Amino acid sequence: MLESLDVRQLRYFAVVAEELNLRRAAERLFMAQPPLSRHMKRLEEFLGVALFVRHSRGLTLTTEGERVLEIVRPVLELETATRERLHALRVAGARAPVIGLTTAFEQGVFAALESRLFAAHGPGLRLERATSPRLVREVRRGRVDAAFVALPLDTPGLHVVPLSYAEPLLAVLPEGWPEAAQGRHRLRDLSGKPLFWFRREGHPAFFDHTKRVFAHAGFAPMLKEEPTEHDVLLARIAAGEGMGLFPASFSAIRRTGVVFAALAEGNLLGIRLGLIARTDFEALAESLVRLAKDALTCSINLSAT
Amino acid sequence: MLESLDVRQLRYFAVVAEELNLRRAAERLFMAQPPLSRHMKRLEEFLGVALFVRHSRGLTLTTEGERVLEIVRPVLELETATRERLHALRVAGARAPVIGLTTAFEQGVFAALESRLFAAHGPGLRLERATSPRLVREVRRGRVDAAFVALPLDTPGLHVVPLSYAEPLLAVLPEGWPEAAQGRHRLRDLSGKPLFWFRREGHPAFFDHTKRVFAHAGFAPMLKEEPTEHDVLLARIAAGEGMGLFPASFSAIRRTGVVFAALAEGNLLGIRLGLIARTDFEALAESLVRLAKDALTCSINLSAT
DNA sequence: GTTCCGTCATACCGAAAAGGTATCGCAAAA
DNA sequence: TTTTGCGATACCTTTTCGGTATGACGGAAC
Repeated sequence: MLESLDVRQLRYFAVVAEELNLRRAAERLFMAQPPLSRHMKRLEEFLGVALFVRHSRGLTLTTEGERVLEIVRPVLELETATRERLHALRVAGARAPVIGLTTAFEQGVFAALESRLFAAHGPGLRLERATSPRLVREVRRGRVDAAFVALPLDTPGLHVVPLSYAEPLLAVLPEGWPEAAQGRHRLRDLSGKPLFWFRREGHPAFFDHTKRVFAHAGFAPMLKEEPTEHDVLLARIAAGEGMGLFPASFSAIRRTGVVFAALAEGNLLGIRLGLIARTDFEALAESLVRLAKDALTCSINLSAT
Repeated sequence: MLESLDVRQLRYFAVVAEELNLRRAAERLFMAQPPLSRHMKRLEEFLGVALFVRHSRGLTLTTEGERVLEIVRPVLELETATRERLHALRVAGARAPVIGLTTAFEQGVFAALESRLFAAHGPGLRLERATSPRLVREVRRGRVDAAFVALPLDTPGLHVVPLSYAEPLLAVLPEGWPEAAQGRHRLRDLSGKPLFWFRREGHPAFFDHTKRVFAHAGFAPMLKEEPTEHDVLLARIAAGEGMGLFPASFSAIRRTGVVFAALAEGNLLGIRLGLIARTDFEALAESLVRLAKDALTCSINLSAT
């Protein structure tokens, strides 16, 4: 099926033509390789000419491809310039920033930070709450100017500042389990138990991190799909369906039927707060880091609770 | 929620800024008013400035709006030019045309036409079968170069050639109904019967046309949602659930349990074949018209069968 | 002053497109 | 021959976009 010729695709083409390698181009465009492959194919279909010759190690431009590149380049340049001019106009409008807050921590953690944010930027400030990988995407697209996220996280192309605030993960066990009597566990002692855990898509970098920690600790849980809502998850744990791993701050939630227990691997299995921002928002980022350091002094040590 | 700033939206903005009236602008852009309203709102959100002042009769540009228009205009012009250059390149590539065929007629009608099309344009020719309103859209977007469609149809902005081939609609009745014994009916005699009929979205212009004819003929059917597949529809008619109205060519399909019957209103209630093409494809359109006249000599008279 | 009409905004829905993961086939490199 | 890196394909999920229906509002007409 042919299509409508979007400027975005022309931009993709320009990058591919520069890299002559789809995977690398996709990386530069912050996307996966297959969609880019498809875009190039469709562009070729639309134009009715082959733009590339594919060989098993990369691509080369055909003469038509070079011609198209020449035709296309000026628009892309002008479009970039225009985008910048509009962006400048936007900044000139003294727009209040949009700041993201990860939902990875219990939201009470941000209480002090939030009031300071509003004090510093006025009531026009917008807060966006979402998962960390999603905030990364929003910051890249410019929908959000800066965001507090949970590390570890994949953030190529963004300005990242790890902050000193961090939390270990705690085991959350059904009250009925014999293990719930103890206050502290090694992961391996919980091996084989059903564990509510998220799907890799939701947070690939952190997922891979935990997988390594699990493997190293000799922990082989029986994974169960984690519900998206915290309260639902806690309810199902209380029902005895399995255990969960929560950032320590969630222990502020006291729910009947569940027990929070520290883990010996707390120093490895934890999340750390970080600030991300587009590289052109360093000024904002710096001021936010200062604010955060002021507001979040009460770091929970990673190795104990 | 903010967003990513697409060139398309800038183009929409330019049109709105020119018309200073959302409904008219939407018409020029071949879209409905609400989506356009939303686009403008989002653009304003993204830029962080008000582009328009809304009053109850139309819009006026703010000074920021004028400024944005100035910034934006050059890109749009260059983009249009680039689009044309790429289009030219596409034409230079001697691409085989893509031709649409409406599914409103029984496909056997097009048998002779199809072989002539392939003879004229070679095996590279692509045929796209879809409903007529959908083909209109595809032609507008440039995915299809020209299309044979069923009239009446809304086709502003496109080159339209009504052809001499036309078909009345026939009533298709369950064999068990007493009316099935007669070979010809007035619509009003079938009033109150359940009729399988399509939803307005699928074909607004034709729907409105038939509504007028129905009203004029004193025909008030009990409408039932029509299944999308012809064979399914025939099966349900055969099951006695209701009747249908089919273009005459479908009577070539002999299905047990259903009876085709002519209608007195055949001269009003029918569809006519037409050719549509983008205005820059007139040459192709003319050659297609000649082909079609040659292939489709056997027109079925609208007033009898 | 009340009614009517045109305009833009909102709510909701379905279709289309874009991006992601998993996986394959292939050719060059080891 | 095996391995490795590449692009292509298949399939799924999420997002976006456009459409219809409908509401709120202000000027125009009576």
